[in-house]
Amino acid sequence: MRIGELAERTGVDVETVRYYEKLLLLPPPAREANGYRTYGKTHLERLAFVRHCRALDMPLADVTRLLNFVDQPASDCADINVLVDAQISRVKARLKSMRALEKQLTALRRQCSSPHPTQDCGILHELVSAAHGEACACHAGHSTISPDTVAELL
Amino acid sequence: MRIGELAERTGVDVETVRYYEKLLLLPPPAREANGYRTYGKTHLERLAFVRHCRALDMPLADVTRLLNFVDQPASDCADINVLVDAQISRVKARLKSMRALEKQLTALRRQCSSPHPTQDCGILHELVSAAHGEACACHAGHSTISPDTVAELL
DNA sequence: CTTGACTCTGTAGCGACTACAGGGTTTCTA
DNA sequence: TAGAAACCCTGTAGTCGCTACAGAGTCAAG
Repeated sequence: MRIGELAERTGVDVETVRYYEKLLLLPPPAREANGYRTYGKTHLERLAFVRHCRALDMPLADVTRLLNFVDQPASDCADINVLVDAQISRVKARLKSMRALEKQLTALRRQCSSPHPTQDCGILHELVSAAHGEACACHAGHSTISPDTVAELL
Repeated sequence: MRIGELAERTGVDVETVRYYEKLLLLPPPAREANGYRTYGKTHLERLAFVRHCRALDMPLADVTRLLNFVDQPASDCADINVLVDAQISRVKARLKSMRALEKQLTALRRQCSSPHPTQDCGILHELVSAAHGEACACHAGHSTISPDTVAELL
């Protein structure tokens, strides 16, 4: 099959397929006489594997490492667990800071309901007050928002 | 104050300060005879404002727009609400997909507890099975993980 | 025989930084 | 007072995972 069909069957953009090939995530395909790429079943599977990992938000570098494991069935899989665990803790950390973020934003949003002139806008006042080092509604509660959490967001 | 002090007092990297200046988020500072940047209180406040917005994960383009509001106190603030609401819905959407992601990853992780040879690793089996279009533990439950959610992650 | 869809290579852009390279200046210490 | 460390300057390139071209060639249908 050609690149367009491969792309469609995996739900991947054509450009992305070529991009993966450049990063060696996909082995170089055979070429037709006119230079068009030709793919087989193995490419289809490998690409689906990559997309599945990406759906789990794994970095492509990790996917590369996983593909190495796939290619070496006799090796020990302990490092796979390490890799997945790292991914899980990344996601957990991000989730924690996102939850804090949501609280901060909704607290901020409450500062202004109806349209005012900008100079009276509670939201802008809150944001500006931070510039003066004052307390602000969105970053007030230390129980919910630790400095670490904020640092994580940056 | 010089750039190093400004950076330290706001918790921003020196390079980031120069970067913000290039993007016109900070007005060009005065220069000493030797070319060193000199900052005053207004820069400090503006930079703190920017960082506060960034801590709320707002894109710099939105921060620019907010700064325009700050500079025009008489304008109407309705657009500020629109901007904050958009940010809130972005965060909510991301949060939703992150929660699904966490479930998927922990389901995946359960497939392998102790070290095996790679060919017997449950995790890798799960990931490979996706390549065959089969059901997999991590992306099984349609009640928790909609195609939309997965698409969001990509 | 033309139109449109597909393919090719190569490069540049996104966002928000971060990390140099290769210089000059200031400040601290011995 | 010399030299080292720490600061500052400009400019460019790298990060991540794509995405979007530009400019060209190829192919199938009407």
